[in-house]
Amino acid sequence: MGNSGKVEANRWEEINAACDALSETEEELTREMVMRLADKWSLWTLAILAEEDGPLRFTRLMERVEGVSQKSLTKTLRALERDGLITRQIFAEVPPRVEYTITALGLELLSHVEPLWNWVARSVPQFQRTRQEFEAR
Amino acid sequence: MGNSGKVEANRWEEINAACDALSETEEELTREMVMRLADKWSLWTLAILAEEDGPLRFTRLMERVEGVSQKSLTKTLRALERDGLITRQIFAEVPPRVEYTITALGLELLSHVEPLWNWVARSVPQFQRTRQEFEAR
DNA sequence: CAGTATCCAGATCGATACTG
DNA sequence: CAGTATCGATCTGGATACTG
Repeated sequence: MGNSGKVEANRWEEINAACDALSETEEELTREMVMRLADKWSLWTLAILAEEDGPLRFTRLMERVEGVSQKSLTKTLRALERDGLITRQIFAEVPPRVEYTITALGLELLSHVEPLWNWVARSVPQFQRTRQEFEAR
Repeated sequence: MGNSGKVEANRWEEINAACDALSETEEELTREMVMRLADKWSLWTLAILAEEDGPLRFTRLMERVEGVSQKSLTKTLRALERDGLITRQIFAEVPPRVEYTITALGLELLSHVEPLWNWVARSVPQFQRTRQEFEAR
């Protein structure tokens, strides 16, 4: 493990290099996107839509994304739509119908989130141990 | 692109399967870890420590993580330490010296964050275009 | 049905002052 | 030097009521 740290560090420097190539605005946008992924509902909502593999109405989404409020779901959906990760189609009917569908970009994003999420999930026992040691001091 | 959506969706279902295997507490911890990655300072601090490839003192860290307050940096460092992503070594000297170092686990985490971050950074132009279209309506 | 509008509680974070 | 303590502005998000 002596130089594995060095390897990893170098790999991380590549990210910084890639980031430095971005303008201030672009760097901010990158950060914003990454932060959105971790907010309370975005990833979950996106995952539900991916799982569904088809359109879902607002109320169905609220049922599946357990615990979300109307306000938060609306806000989440607007942000996802704005970034092109989902589409929102309104049907001129009574009662109104609105269908949300994940886009190719949204699916691509999820495919890049997956490895990280899996690693974290697999590492949970490790984190639990570390925390217990930390608290035992 | 007809069935690429299906492929991606199936891949995402694997995540859900992996997540379902976790207990409530573990799932919560996974979410908590992922969310921490996106908070304002954690990832940046971790990246600085990875880049440094060696110990850094509190004040040096504050200089490099531009804009962070003492309070936020302290909180961030405690959380990272608690999860075993960095170590904190105190030297019994006057004036006191405290050195922070990234751990192997921290480096491993960064290596899994990198691909996602890079993809988002590369996709920034796409997001910018999408947003402009969205606002033009 | 699919929202919007309003109010409110809790968390977050920076600035500032102080300390072992 | 490396924090802690405190205050206040800001943000987030839930609950509730209302609407095209």
